[in-house]
Amino acid sequence: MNASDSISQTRAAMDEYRVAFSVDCVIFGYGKEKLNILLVECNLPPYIGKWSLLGDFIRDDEDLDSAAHRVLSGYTHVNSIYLEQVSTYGNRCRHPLGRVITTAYYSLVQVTTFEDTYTSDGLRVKWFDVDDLPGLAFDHDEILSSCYERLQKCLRERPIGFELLPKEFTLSQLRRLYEVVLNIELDKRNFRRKLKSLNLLKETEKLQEDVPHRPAKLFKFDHKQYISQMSNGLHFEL
Amino acid sequence: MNASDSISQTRAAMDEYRVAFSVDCVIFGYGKEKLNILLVECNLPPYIGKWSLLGDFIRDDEDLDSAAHRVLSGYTHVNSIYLEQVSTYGNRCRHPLGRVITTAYYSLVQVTTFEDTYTSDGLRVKWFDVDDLPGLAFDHDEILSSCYERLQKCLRERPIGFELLPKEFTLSQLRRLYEVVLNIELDKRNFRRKLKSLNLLKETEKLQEDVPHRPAKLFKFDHKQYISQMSNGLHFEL
DNA sequence: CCAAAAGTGTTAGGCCTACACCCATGA
DNA sequence: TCATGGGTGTAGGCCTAACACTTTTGG
Repeated sequence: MNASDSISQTRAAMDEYRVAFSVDCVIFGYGKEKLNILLVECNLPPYIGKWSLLGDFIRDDEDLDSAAHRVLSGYTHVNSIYLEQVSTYGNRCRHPLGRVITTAYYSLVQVTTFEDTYTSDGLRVKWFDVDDLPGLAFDHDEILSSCYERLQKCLRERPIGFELLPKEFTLSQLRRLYEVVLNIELDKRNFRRKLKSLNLLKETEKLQEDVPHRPAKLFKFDHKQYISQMSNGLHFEL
Repeated sequence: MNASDSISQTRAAMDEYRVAFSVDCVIFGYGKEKLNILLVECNLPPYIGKWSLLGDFIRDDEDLDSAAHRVLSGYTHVNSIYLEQVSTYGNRCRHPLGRVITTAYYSLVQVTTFEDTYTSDGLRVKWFDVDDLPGLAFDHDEILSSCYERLQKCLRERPIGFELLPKEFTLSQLRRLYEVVLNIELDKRNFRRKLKSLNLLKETEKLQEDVPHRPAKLFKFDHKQYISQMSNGLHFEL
């Protein structure tokens, strides 16, 4: 087969096998010692009244990650966004209107207020406690749980917990985050020791304010340290 | 917005944003103490003469994993196939003929002979040593390296090494496989101890044959043990 | 002075690592 | 008998996990 044959054959296949393609975002926010997920009301039969992940079809002029960012920034107004691709779902029958293949991302956002809003189409957008989720539309239950598992795995393997907290935080807040997300208990002293030994935190001069007890020191994540340590082959753990 | 509006709006979007979609497989085979990868000659400009991963456009009637299996079984004749989705690539300009989004899988196959063959189109299909790869077409270099990294990670986290070996193997063969794939050295005694403590191997009565030294015992992977241990929350490591 | 969370060290056990010699077999 | 890889045990260090009391602040 020569090159021009192969071009036309490939063109034909590309035409024949086109599918709709979307990205879906599992958006995690942390607040009041709960892990929350942002969902949108679904009004496609047969899922009317169910909730679904935030997603959209990909546009011609954007890469996958850009599409995911677009979806995110369309619904959240946040300081920083951490995005990571998880997995792609394309079962023939996963969408009632025909074949749609979707790539799922999980994202971590720093939220201060968990207020419900609406999409431009008037659909409700609402934060749900991850431990108290409604049934979801499409195969979004499956997508959500693998994203949650992935989040838990990543949280153990690298320092992404900071992405869910304000820029400055106490060690107890961080530990609590780990406990909530991983659904485990952590020893206070061991956790402090561990984190200090990792050298990923910069101590600030500031203290917690307006707390009815001894105020804790505030820390920041030291991004430079992290980069240099990782490039030296170091390994984060728990 | 009511339901029928939303149906027609979604339909319109699905029509407007259709893309070509493919799966690509990074096929790993192990032999002669080398990790090998199966590649196919590419004859699409501007990549003529380069090599590329094996892949194909997805068909209407198949799920993603089925498509990957189809690609695999089209080019390999093997005992067992281990398939795992890795990541999805969809940059606008990754394909010269237009937008193609592709989901990458890595797969482990038990190969006995690494003979070169041809596709039905007459393109060469050839095994390459993973440490001595040619430059690849499209973004396949990037895909391949993330699949290789993923393989290394998975190999440390769960017992998949067996998938690359014959059903019965010696502990030294297994250790060598780990050394080659992970590009590290492992202590013979520590490795044996570790693997025995994991209780994932069934000792057979058989011994190696036709070796010019003391023959080693042959082991099999104990799949039942693995399932029951994992469901008890146990954890594989190295 | 009371409540509430911050902050702080030590010890025991398990796990990983490093290491060297004899054994069984085929040529 | 020689060459080749098979097979085996022990000791030290490191990391982890368990555990309780004093300190600081606000009310």
